Amino acid sequence: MTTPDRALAELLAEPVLEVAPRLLGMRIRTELDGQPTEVTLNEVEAYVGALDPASHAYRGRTPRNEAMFAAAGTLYVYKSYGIHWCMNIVTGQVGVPHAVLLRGGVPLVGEETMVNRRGRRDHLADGPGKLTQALGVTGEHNGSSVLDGRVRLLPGDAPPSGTVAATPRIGITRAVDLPWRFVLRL
DNA sequence: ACGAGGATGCTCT
DNA sequence: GAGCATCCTCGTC
Repeated sequence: MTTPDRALAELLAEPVLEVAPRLLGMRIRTELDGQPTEVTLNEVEAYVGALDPASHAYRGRTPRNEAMFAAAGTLYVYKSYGIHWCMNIVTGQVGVPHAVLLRGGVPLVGEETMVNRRGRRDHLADGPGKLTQALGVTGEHNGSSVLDGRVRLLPGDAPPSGTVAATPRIGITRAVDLPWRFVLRL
């Protein structure tokens, strides 16, 4: 445990549609099995709880989405298609299940570890399942905090103006037109 | 570069 | 039992 970043904690408590684009350019760092790995986030999606038909929490609380109702900064990790782990950062207020799905990153530290975890040398973290696998994140980390855990969100430089694009979200079947995916194009 | 199709098993109805 | 916040391989262009 280290000292939580107060400014970061306050940012994460903001509304999810404001938080999501501001995560771009920040880093996710893990230290698991003695192997540090880190990526710069370049693709995220906002999920707006009860107001969002595409959200896992649209129909209320279930065993799976429990972590989404916890404090801002909590990790919500779920298994997608029975195969891949995907990770979200919970935002906003306790009891309101808003979260940002982390969909892609650029390797920064521990690239060889990522190669080993992924079983290939290319496409290490350019997708939600690939990102979690490269970082070694699993359901074991569901419910932990990115402010003080072994899976940590670190501040980065704010993206230059004009480099953040908002587009429809990927891989969903409901609310397909809402522009709640945010990508960093350099 | 892009798209179709299959693998795979958990979650909720 | 239906539906899925995905990934990989192999085909085409």
